Amino acid sequence: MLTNRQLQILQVIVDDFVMSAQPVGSRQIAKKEGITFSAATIRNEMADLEELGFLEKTHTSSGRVPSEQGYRFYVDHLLKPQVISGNDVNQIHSLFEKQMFEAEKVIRESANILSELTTYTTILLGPDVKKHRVKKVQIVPLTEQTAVAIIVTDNGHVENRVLPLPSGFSPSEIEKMVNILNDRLVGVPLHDFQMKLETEALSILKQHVNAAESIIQSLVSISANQSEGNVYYGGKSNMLNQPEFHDLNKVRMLMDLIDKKSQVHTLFNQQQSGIQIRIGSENNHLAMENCSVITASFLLDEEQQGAIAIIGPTRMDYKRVVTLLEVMRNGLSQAFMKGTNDKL
Amino acid sequence: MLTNRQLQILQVIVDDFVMSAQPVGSRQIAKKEGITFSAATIRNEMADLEELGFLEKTHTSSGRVPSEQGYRFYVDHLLKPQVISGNDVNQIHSLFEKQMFEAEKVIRESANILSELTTYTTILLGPDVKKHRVKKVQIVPLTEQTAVAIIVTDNGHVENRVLPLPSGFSPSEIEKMVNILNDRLVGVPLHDFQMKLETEALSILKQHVNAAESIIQSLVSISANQSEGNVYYGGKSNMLNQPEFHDLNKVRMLMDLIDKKSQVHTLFNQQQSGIQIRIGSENNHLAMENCSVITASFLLDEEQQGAIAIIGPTRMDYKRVVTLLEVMRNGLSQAFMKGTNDKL
DNA sequence: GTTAGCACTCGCATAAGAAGAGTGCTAATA
DNA sequence: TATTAGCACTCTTCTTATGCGAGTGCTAAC
Repeated sequence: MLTNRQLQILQVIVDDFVMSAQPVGSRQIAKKEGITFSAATIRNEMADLEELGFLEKTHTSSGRVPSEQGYRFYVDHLLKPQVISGNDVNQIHSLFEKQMFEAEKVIRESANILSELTTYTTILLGPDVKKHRVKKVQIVPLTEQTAVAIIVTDNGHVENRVLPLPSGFSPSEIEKMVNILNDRLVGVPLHDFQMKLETEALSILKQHVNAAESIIQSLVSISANQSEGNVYYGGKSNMLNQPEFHDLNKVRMLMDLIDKKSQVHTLFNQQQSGIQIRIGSENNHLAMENCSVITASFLLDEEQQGAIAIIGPTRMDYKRVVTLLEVMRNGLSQAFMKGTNDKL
Repeated sequence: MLTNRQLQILQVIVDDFVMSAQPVGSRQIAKKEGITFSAATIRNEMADLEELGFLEKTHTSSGRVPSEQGYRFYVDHLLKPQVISGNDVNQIHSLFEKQMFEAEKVIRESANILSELTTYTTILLGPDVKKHRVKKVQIVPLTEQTAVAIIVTDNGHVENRVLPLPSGFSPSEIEKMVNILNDRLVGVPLHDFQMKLETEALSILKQHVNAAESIIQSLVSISANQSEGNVYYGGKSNMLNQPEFHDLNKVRMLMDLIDKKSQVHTLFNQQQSGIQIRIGSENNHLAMENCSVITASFLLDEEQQGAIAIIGPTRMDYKRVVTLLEVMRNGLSQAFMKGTNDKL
């Protein structure tokens, strides 16, 4: 168990290092407000904290730097929510005051605001389209050979795709087909769409419509397709500002990582709700060795949630980010729950 | 007017520097195949070329480096289309062999392939949605208070937006409204949509439907909205590989520039068709001081064109990029023209 | 238990020297 | 006259040396 003095020193070191990115020395700590003991005492305590694994040295005679374990302890026990300047809170709130009917816009804006306020990179995961239910299926003919298939979901999301028409496929057949599809498939969640399509609709379609298979295939591909679309970024190049990213190789790895939407999902820990912090190697990714990720999930409606991730160096301003994230998370949850089903 | 020998030397210097990123010395040139004169002669010629503005030195006793004017002369007079390895051409062609019905996918893939083959960053400008014509307008009610408005264009592009319904707006009124809209607006290009909506449809709508204005507003905002959506990127982080981008500040400026879709349009010179090369300061942009941009436009249908831009350092492998771009441009033009109006 | 004092370590910045690449000029050569 | 060999000179880069300063760890005194 750490003594109060040790806690105090650890706190000062983390706070100072987060701001300055420089190892913190004993004299520097002694000068801090609230510190009543001398540099020599601090040196002793620091030696103990290092032995316990909370601090590290960059070289024999440098000041101390928090270790991963140090950050972990800090966020678990020393993190007191910061009082955020009214300006920043206002900036977030102003986002929700505008009456916005499109979730996508709100989310995109949120990512931008967060990255601006934190100076880190933000990734926002929108609602999982697969959970939306089919509201309406439409097929709009374009030419003799092609048409657009459109699936509207109950949240107002629209998926679409151009598909080839079998030759000689008539408008009346399209109409028949659309009617059957709407009869059978309205209300089905998208992740069951393919299955229901093949079990319930296919046989009936075959009875009434010629050459329906190719169109069915296209419909399936729509519903299979959109898992990747709901990722939004803010401040991608912000990380270039951080001194720890002077190594271009690391930057490249990171950029490649966050650009791959499939990889992005591994950053989130959707199971748990609330705010979560993963520090350095806890991310289980080489490119994230010196990064921390703070994630927060927010409710979109009864069954769905979105998620925010903020990616910065392990030397991240945790208290500021956590507080901002809390504000944003509440705002988003409220905004979406208020108008449940009015919005995407 | 430059002598043959000077031309030959300039060519060798550009080719060599493009590969090595190192200033080229006289001895190095003398060793090259096809060079029959001595290093001393080359030194004399280089001094002349420098005086003429085609070469530069990084310091008094370094080898020579092409100046912007040198690159300009090179691309204008010395650029002979390179024979590209069959593999690379195949990779491009294989893209068009797959039957793809969605322009967006083709374009996205093109950007990726180009950035891979060139190792530079690719930006692809898709068709200008504003020129598409309305094929069908639909309004799908979601709840009592909201609905999705959908505009399908003749190329299969779908724009959509959630809109609030005036209270007490009935399904039959929606139907009436949709019918009127389709009667009046089918065939109208999107950039005229707002105007036509207000001149032709509004008055009739007012006669038949109550409180149509708010819906009209939402429709207008759909058609006003999508100018930004048609930009695709490939290999964004490729530039981090170039030695000239060791300066993080430059990288940041560049990334910020190409991420802003509004700025991207200034990179293109849509007026002229064919392949264009802008070198360094010719781009009129501080962040692009050491970059060259090669753009090519391709035909999408009778009236529209898309554009490709490849962004790399001024020390770019012009001949390879130009050749690849030519292949890609032809492929794209062919792919789209073949199926004119079958595709987005 | 706390603190002052001091020797010691290490990183960093600056300087100095050596090596190497390349130039420009001069004088010799074809 | 055009070309080339030779050589002194310049400038970068790499290495090594040196001094400075920040910070530690230990000891002894308070």
